[in-house]
Amino acid sequence: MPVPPTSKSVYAVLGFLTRKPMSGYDIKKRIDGSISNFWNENYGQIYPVLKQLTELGWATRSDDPAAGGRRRHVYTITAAGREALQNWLAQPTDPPVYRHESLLKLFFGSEVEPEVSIRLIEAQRRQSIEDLERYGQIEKQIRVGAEGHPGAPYWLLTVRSGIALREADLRWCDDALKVLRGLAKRGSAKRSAALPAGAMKKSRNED
Amino acid sequence: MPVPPTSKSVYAVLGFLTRKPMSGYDIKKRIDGSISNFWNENYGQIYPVLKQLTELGWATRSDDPAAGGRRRHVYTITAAGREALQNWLAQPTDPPVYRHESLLKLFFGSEVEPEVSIRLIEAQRRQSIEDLERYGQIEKQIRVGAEGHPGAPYWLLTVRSGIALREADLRWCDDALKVLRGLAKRGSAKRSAALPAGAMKKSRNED
DNA sequence: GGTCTCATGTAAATAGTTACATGATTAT
DNA sequence: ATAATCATGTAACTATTTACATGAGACC
Repeated sequence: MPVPPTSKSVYAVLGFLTRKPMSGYDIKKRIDGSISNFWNENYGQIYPVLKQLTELGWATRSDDPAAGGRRRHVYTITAAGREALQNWLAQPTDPPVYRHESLLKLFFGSEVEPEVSIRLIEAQRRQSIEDLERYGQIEKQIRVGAEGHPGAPYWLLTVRSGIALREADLRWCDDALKVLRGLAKRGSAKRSAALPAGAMKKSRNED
Repeated sequence: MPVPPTSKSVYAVLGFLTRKPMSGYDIKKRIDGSISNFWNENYGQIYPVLKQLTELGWATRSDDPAAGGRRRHVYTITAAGREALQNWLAQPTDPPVYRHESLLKLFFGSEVEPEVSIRLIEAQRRQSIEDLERYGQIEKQIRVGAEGHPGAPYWLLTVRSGIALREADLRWCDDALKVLRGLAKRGSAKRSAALPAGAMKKSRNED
């Protein structure tokens, strides 16, 4: 017998089909507008996954000429597909592998002037603020647009996770900026003490 | 002229070589013990990157028969390598693409019994606690073992980011578990009302 | 008429993981 | 002896991203 796929993209797409039959395009839009907080897919993954789902018998495709003659493929989850999703949901989850470029750069911050790291963290801070605004919108949408829907409590929990994490990040950014500005001040004091008369030249020593 | 590589693994490895000359094995150990909080690499990436670094002239390899005759390749960063790293550090960073399987599963939680999601979040909670213990260790190591090192303030900042985020996650897990237990209680009440005499059978309706 | 959005898909490239092969040294 | 750790590397696989090709309907 064939083993069920372990690809998470398969289940992400399948999960969206539990709500209602959708096209690949629809799914992409939905993902961007609801779970981009913690999950992303692009067309290069979605379309092959949809094909795979029909081959597995987890979804059926209807070539739907409904909307004006424009071609549109709508996928509907099957009972087997729903069962497969439920089964996956109950499987243990392996911990996420983090890859946060901004922190990687900060880790090597002593290789450059503190101002470089300050700009880095300021950008991260702006990103978190922007994210928080977006998550606030999504939260509102769920509260007003999905009231009473059995999924709503779960959707709200995920969006509140995003909010909690971004808020924590914001607070950390503010602390980090204080530390970095302290380093910048001490650095410039040391430089002007070492090179008294206007000769402010960048100095870099290996350790 | 050749364009500098954009692969982040290249700069992660290069960054560790700024501290001291190291072998691929050393680098892997260091990464696991310091930045696994927000960055990971495996041998399959590290060894090819080291080869690439020598080809770029960003590191030199010394076939080092020092430690007892056991073969060991030690890589040393060059001035060009250091410059390349500094240049990369000043480049703008694109925002991380999140992929958090646990939240993806929770998002589809209404497809299964609340108990499934409860187990999911309990596991996430345990993971955060475990992470916090590890980060506490790392923090202590930096404080006592790297006092006065110019990198220390930066390393401390990154570890404190991990701590802040895991603490926020812990608080969120506790809130989420309250919500989920509420859903479980209401669900079981509804089920026993609908099926009065012992006939507790799983019911699932499509929406 | 032109641009925007809807809509589907593929190809190529890049990134990342896992499994394996190999063998020496050190600690039990 | 033998298990653990040190140590290097490759091959195969899987995942993911980016770019491209195509075309219709909607809107201005």
